Amino acid sequence: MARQAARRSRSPRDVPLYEMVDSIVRKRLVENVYPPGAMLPSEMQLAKELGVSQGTVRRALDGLVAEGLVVRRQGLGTFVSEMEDRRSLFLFFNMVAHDGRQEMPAARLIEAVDGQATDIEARKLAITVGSPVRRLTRLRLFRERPTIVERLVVSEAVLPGLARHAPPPDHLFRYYETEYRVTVVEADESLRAASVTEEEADLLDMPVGAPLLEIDRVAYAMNRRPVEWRVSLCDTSGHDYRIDRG
Amino acid sequence: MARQAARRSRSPRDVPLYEMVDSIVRKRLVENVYPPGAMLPSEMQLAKELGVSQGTVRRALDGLVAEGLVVRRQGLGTFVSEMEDRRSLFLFFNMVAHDGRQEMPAARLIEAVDGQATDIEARKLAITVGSPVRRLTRLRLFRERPTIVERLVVSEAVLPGLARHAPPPDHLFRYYETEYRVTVVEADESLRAASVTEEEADLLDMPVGAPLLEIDRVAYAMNRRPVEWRVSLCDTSGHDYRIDRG
DNA sequence: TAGTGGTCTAGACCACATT
DNA sequence: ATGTGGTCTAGACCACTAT
Repeated sequence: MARQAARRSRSPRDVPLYEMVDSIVRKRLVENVYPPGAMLPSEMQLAKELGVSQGTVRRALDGLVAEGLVVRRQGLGTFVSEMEDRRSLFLFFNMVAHDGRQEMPAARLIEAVDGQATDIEARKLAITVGSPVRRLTRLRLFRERPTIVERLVVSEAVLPGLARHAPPPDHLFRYYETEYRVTVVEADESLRAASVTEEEADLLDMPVGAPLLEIDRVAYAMNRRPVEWRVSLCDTSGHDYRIDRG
Repeated sequence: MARQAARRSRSPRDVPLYEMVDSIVRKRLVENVYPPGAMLPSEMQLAKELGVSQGTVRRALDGLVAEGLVVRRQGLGTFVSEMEDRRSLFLFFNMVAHDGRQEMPAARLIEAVDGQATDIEARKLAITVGSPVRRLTRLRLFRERPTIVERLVVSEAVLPGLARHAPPPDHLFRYYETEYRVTVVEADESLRAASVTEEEADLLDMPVGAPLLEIDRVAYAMNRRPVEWRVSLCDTSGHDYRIDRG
């Protein structure tokens, strides 16, 4: 019966049912029909509503779980991920001390100014040149020791008035989610080597010319729209950038 | 029936059937019962042999597919991955030109010598201090331009006589697989910033003190044994190290 | 006890590739 | 025509969490 319904509603393209379920649920996540922290309908309820079997709903949810968009709690239900659920504090932060300790650095706001998107900012944020943006500079410290200079740019349209009246908290992604209902789910990073310039020398307490790790990162929301562009200049004399592949 | 058999053979630990299937197949992959390129028994055959349903075999294989250990080809069967299948040429190589092109660099062997494992080498390769090792130095070039100095250490016990009689091919992981039946499936990387020393200055045609990206990587075989320790010093003036997260 | 997710089965039909 | 993986169903039972 469900099979018949599915067949009737299928386009010649013939996309699997579980993908249809995936995109329906995904859409509701993006549109906050299911807001962060909320419980989704149970697998049986969703199956009934969408006219498919529980197994098919389950398969669709498996994908969303793998992406970290939702989490299952046995005996309780399936819930929309909040930032904490996604080990996201560390998902996007990979500096590990040489002794193996992984700790979150504090953030000190150095500067926050308005501006108009330059060519490269516009390209990174997928907005038009000249659009209003905000530019923040922050210094990050591990155990009081300045280690990273962080320059970030966001579009006023997406995150209006960011840090205009008060310094934002250390964990910006969580702040975006609770304050702006913008959930970062993905990021592309480019790493290069750079050298300390006069600008950063006193902030980081390093000599001009010393080597730095430069991390250029664009973060994306669930709908694949860019949320922020961030360039981090890291002193790696005490910390590594760690990646586990495979 | 299968259910009963499974129950009987279950320890109090009560591990799911699909995990048992996973480890059985994984074991056969490690032991080359199913060698690279070979076709696995069909899902139905495996199900019958192991006394579970096709769906359970399928679920186990899903995991191995996700890890890239095997690949499915519809209408043909399930096959043990060969290096090429795992997009592995790029899986472990992430230098992307600033214009976006991703190309494999050539490798030129500079030096290959015998030695005895130092403290740190022993720790990285999980062998005892003083064990015989081989140390290779290679220069990697993008379009004839020297870009990376690569120093790598392998245990003689794992990869005997590597590069003793002839320079190995550019893609070492593939070579390990075909020549030594050692398949690299995982790697841990640590990235830092460094500066060009006199040793690398002429190899890379860069001034002493210029910034370099240093990639410290241990590669592991299917059985989680370390295969090689490699430190790459990269000139990032023309290429970035790219990561896509999320 | 009731409701949730977690596992597993048996069987159906489809899409695909080879013979 | 045959055999493979790919999708989907319906229903069973288990483990967990709450009340």
